[in-house]
Amino acid sequence: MTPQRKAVLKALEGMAGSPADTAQLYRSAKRRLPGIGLATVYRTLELLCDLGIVNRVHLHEDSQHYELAGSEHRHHLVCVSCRKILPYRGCDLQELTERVRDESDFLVTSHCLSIFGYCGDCLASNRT
Amino acid sequence: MTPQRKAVLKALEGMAGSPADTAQLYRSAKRRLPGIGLATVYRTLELLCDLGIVNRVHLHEDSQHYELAGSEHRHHLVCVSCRKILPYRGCDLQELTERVRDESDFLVTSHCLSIFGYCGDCLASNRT
DNA sequence: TTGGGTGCAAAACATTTGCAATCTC
DNA sequence: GAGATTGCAAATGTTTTGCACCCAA
Repeated sequence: MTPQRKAVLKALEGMAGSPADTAQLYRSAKRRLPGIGLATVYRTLELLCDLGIVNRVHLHEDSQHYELAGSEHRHHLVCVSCRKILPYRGCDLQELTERVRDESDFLVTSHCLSIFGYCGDCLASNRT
Repeated sequence: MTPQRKAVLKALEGMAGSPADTAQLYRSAKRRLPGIGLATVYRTLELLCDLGIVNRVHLHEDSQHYELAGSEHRHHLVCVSCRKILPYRGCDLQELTERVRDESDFLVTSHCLSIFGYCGDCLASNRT
């Protein structure tokens, strides 16, 4: 555990549970440790993913997003208007795994669900 | 409708319903129309997506995948061992939209589900 | 001293864009 | 002939890699 890795972890913790991309995490880590290099941030994120401490979140944007791995299985609601990212917990992993096993000859190990649409704020401001 | 666009469409049709990435489609289109440029393939795919003729498929690999838009809403089972891609139809879009609306203040317009695991072939060959 | 970790710069990708030439209607 | 479309090359943006250097055990 080096100062660089601590800085990246702190950066992830500072994201208030929202997934952040590498540019955001690099900026945040640099604030804590000005000398840190971008390559180190990438290397650290990969390491943390391998260790299961961090999850890669696929939001279908140009760059990868990451978040601290919580105990809870969850996905994200992505607002196509303001780009806000909201957590979504209503996904039953067990049910999906069983359904796929029943319908196909396939053993599910993981899955990724991203939901796009309009968040409450954007819907409200659009009405006015 | 130019020869280039026809070549890209033919390439998509030749993929037997499986999503293909831009490199594959470029190679396939080039076989039909050797002079075609990579940029044209990208431009054509974007056009076809806008027209709703083609769907972008997010498989979380390094490059984007595309497939002809069928009438049916579907997702994909991605084998992490042999990279085979199988269609998966057991996703109830309506139910998901309603569930999210009930649980959060969010209007769903689209979503993307990718399921990772081991296909039947790989499971079988692993047993031997 | 030895191996892992780092910063930097360069490389490696996928994708987009500027632009002159070329088709299409 | 006007306007859209193309191929090429260059630019872009993200991520990875090569490598010399540094640090801690």
